[in-house]
Order: sequence, then structure tokens, then C-alpha cells
Amino acid sequence: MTVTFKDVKADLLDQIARGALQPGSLIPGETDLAEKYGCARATVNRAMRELAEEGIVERKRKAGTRVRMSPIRHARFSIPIVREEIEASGAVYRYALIEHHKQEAPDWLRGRLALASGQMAVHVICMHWADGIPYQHEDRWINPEIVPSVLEADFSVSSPNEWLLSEVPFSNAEICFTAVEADRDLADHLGCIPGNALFRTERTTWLRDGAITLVRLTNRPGHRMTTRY
Amino acid sequence: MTVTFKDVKADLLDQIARGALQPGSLIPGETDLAEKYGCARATVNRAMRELAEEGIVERKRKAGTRVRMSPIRHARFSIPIVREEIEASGAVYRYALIEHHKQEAPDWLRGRLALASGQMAVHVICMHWADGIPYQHEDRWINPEIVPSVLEADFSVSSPNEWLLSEVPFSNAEICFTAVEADRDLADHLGCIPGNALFRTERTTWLRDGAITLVRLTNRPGHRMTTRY
DNA sequence: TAGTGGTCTAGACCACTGA
DNA sequence: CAGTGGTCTAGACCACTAC
Repeated sequence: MTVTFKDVKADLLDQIARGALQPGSLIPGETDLAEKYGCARATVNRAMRELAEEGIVERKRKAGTRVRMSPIRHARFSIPIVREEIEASGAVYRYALIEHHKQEAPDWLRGRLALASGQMAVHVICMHWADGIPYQHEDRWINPEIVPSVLEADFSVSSPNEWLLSEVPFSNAEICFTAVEADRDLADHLGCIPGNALFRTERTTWLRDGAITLVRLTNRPGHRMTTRY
Repeated sequence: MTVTFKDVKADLLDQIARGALQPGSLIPGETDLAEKYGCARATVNRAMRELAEEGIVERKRKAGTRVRMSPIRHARFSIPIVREEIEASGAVYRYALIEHHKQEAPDWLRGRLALASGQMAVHVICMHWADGIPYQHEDRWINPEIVPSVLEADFSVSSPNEWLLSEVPFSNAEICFTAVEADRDLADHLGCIPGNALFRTERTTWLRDGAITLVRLTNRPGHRMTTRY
């Protein structure tokens, strides 16, 4: 049986878990390990590379590979499309457009989207329901400089979320989660009481160097975002 | 100049971004691409493997590699140790223990930690400050069945967070983020007004099949958790 | 400047799975 | 059952960087 990179990885993890490899300690070089495990260096390399990516070890040229003092823990969240998220839960999805304007970008937005003074932006506000219950309020600004077709888009039947996905297949984003208090408007739309704590996702999306869109997604009270790691 | 896996990856990404490769379309096999790019198949393999891991493409044996219909977006958050997070921001970290009891596990907790009826659990409440300003309130339960040494642990100078890290080098966890309203107690500790919206992280940590600890971390108002992808 | 990881190659065998 | 991805190998060159 040949030694696979998973074998090597599992053995190293086990040594770390058992304390045979202490945090901060130096792990032998790839060449040594390859000989020890009786495999090619590429095999050891793949194992170690994955451990590094998972935050278990830290690699530096010339300095070697060390077990991290405190393993970097990270959680990975999938960023769902609201409709898919709701339908996946078995509920019936409903969408409605609330507002749709083309207007001059306010100051605070110009900075965020790198818009010049006096430039126009498309402002869309809409709601997403699950089984007839308010689920998420969406407040979105779209930059027509980057996505000119937004000026002709119709958001009355499908959400800007999905429209953008079809228009812009690819992008980078900055995501931010916060807790906010419901103002009267949000409370009305989400069917809650002003002052209720709401979970908010704020996302800015970029295509190369141009900011495409800034969106604030505010969920109904009690919303939980969960993951495992 | 030899063709690297990053070159291949970048070119494929570019083709997807420009629409040359439509969502759902089949990407040529590794052998073909290797010939096209003038590199080894292993190079193409690495590029495609990373694209798959990032959720851009979908790979199936025999069926080949396809561009995902809707790219799976996911964000990765690092789960910091509070002290390191605060110190990394340049602020001075301060810790204080508020409560530390051994007590019978309440019903709601027994379910979460898989504890038998009447079993004891260690309950710790503490605070973390940044530059003397309340930063995070920590309310933690620890299962002495899994970590017996917790019964002798001293949390008066260092937080259970860091103590656990040194005791249990390795674990799985379930994380959940929500927004909650400050009650009087939280408001007192965090220096805010009852009713303020607070960002809360709830984490259950498991070692193999045993639940080690359940913790509720509640941040001061205005806390933002940010990442890029 | 020497040692470590980073990557490429060319060839091989194998496992899975869709046609 | 044939084609695709998954992985290993043995050898090579190179880039970075700690010493």
C-alpha cells in the first residue's frame, strides 16, 4: 500500500493532538519526512500545504514548518441566494419590490462605491418572505458605471440579487455582519417592534477595481447564521 | 517562462468573468488543457482543484469539469482569541472574572452538552476590555466529564478561552451568530443601554463525540465582523 | 549564502461513475 | 466499460529568507 498525502496529514494531526508535536515546535523538513514515511516529497508537500491552509501549521522558507502556537480557527459560511436559502428550508419564497429609483448618489455612498460627485446610482429596496412571513429586507445600491444594463433592468418580479448574478458572473466582495436596532420602517416591513435587535449583513461587491453594488440585508428578529468547523 | 498553475487559474477565471466560459458549460479535460497551455497535467490539475475548492467549478469523474451555475460564494472568518484580537488592534487588553461556579447543569444546557440528569457543570462569566472600554462579555459552561482538570482551574487571571486552548489542542465546533437585545445585566457590563442591539457569537465545541464547552460571546454595541472573499 | 519550501515535469496507475 | 479526475513518483530548478 502506498502512502498517500492523507495518511501523512492524518499522522501529523494525530501527533499534534496527542502532544507528540507541541505547539511552536519545528516539524522536520519535507525531505526528511518523505524518507520517514517512505513517499515522495510532493506527497509530504501536499499534506503540509493543506495543514498550513487550515491554520494548523505555519510554513516559512528556510525557517521550516512549525506547529502554530494557537491554531488559527476559521469558519466558512456559504453566502446563499435568499430564494435558494428559503426554498431549501422547504418554505415558499415570495418577493416584492418596494422602491426602485435612479438618483444622485448620496455622499456616504460615493465614498463606498468610488463614485464621482453628482453621479447617478440605482437604488432598490425589496423584501423576501418565507411562507408569507417577512424574512429579509434588502436595501441595495447599484453602480451603473460598471453595470450599465441596470438602467433597463426590471426588478418587479425577480430580485436584484439574482439579476446581478446573471449579469456579473464574477466578483470580489467585502462582507460585514452587525446587529442593528429596528427603526420604524424596518419594523413595519419585518413585522416586528421598533428597537428589536436585527441581524444585518452588509456586502460590497467589486468587479476588478470597480464597485458594483452595496447591499444591506436585514433579517427578521431571531435570525441565526450557523456553521461548523 | 514556464506556465504556472496560477497562470492557468487566472486564465480560466478570466474566461469565466468575460463570459467566454458560460455557467454550466463544460471545461475541456485536464489532458487537453495541459496541451493547450503547454504545461504538465499536474499543473492544470492544481489550478482546477483550487477553482473547485473555491466553488467556481464543479468536478466529477467521467463527467468532467463544469462552471457552476451559481458560483458557491463563501466567506471565511478567522475565529480569533479575544486577547489576540484586541492586542492586534493596538489596544490594551484587560480581563476580569465575574463569576465562577460549579453547579448542576440546567435543563437547557444538558441537551446542548449531552449531559446526564443531575450532572455538574462549570459556569464561568467574565469580561474582556479593550483600552479600558468593555469589549466582550463571555458566558461559558464547561463539561467536567470531558475536561476533568477544569475543576482545579483558576480563571481569576486568564480567561477560560485561553485555558481551554492549552488543555484541548484540537476540536470541532458549531458556531452561530445572532443579534440580541441587551438585558439589564449585559447592559451594565458592556456599558450600554438595556435594549441596545448586540452582536452575539454562540459556540459549542466538541472533542470527538463529547461536548466540551458552550460559550456565549456578546460584543459591545456597534461591533462589526468583517471579511473579504 | 545555504537551506527550506514552492512549483513544474513526464509518466504512471487507479477509482469512480456517467453514458 | 471507457473516460475523467485523483494521486504518487523521482527528479529538477527556483525563490525566498533566516542565519
